[in-house]
Amino acid sequence: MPRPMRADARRNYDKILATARIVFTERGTDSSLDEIAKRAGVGPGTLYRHFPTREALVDALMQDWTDRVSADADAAIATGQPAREMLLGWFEHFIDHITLHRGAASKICAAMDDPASPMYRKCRVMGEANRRVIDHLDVGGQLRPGVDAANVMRLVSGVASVADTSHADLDVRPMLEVVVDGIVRG
Amino acid sequence: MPRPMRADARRNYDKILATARIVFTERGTDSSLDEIAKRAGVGPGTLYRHFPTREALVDALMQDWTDRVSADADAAIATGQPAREMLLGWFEHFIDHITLHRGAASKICAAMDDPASPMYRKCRVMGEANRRVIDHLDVGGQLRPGVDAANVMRLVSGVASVADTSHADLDVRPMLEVVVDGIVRG
DNA sequence: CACAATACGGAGACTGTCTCCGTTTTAGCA
DNA sequence: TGCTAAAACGGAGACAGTCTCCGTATTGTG
Repeated sequence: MPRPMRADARRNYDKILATARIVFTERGTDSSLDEIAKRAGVGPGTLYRHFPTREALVDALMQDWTDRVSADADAAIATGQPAREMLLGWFEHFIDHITLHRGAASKICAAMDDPASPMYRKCRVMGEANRRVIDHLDVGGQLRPGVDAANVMRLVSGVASVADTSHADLDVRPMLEVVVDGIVRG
Repeated sequence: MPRPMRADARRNYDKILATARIVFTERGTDSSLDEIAKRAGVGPGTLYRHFPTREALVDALMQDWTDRVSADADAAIATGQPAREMLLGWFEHFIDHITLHRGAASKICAAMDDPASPMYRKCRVMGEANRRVIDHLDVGGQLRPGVDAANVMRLVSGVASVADTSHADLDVRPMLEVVVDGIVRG
């Protein structure tokens, strides 16, 4: 079991994370890491020791997203709405979360099928959340046969990615409606 | 009317483009531009004079993609297949083309709704091609009411982007099937 | 309070982007 | 053909971001 962090280490770790959250939200996940270090009041070396890559940093920030996404999935199921509404609501929440920082959605797309990525585990947690929703509707017989949760997840992440990348700020609703129509039993 | 390029300019322009095509295919659209210049046997200044940004270079390479995409759309229509097959075929061709260089798909997603992008016009050409296919099926009454060609385009580009980004090389077919089911009249 | 373990931080190596400007090439004209 | 203005070249180098190395500072434990 890993021994606890030294006090100064913990302090810097937290400070970096808090700063990164602000900067990434302001300017997207492509912001300069040295810049984040400077604004956090630490040297670049310190940042890189705690977070060897940009991915590792994004990953750490995503920690609470996964929790919220999981909760949203269960909340969606609890509503007991019919398939269409439940899915639309769930997908919209999911997209809201993963586009919290510009650029995050496409990183998630990349990590989803890459076990070597530090984000892989978090993607799995979100994937599990999605699976719960899909399975719930599936056993209720509300979905077309052969719908695969992993593919649904990819598809919705793709929509998120398009919305995030798009210069115009796009309404995802119409795209999600197509996806939902493709999933629920006609 | 613009006077013709000088012989040396034309020569270098072509050489850069040919080299970029090779390098982008080998290593994706993030390859170093100076590297491309070097391999093309020209100075960086020359590359940047012809193509002020990376986008401009990618855009120039896309020239023949748009032609092929257009032709594919018309070919798909000409098959006279039922909606499902026609769309699946068309979407797969489309994705094949826009993922020819790794990273291109997401650039296209970004350019699609950004009139300031140098790629915008090419995206419109591809968008028109897609619209022809969709309209053709729509007047034949084979689609759900309210299907919007622009959104279909975004959705399919999103699938392309996911496939392109994904570490594993993904089969796009299952995702496209969902999309198609969401579009054609149940 | 001493000292070993741990962490810090910033100088600087390295890589990629992009520009400026002295030099070379070209095309048109005598 | 030879001359010249205009056009294009190319590479040195300014700049920005990534990431590392190692001398210095901080921590917590015996």
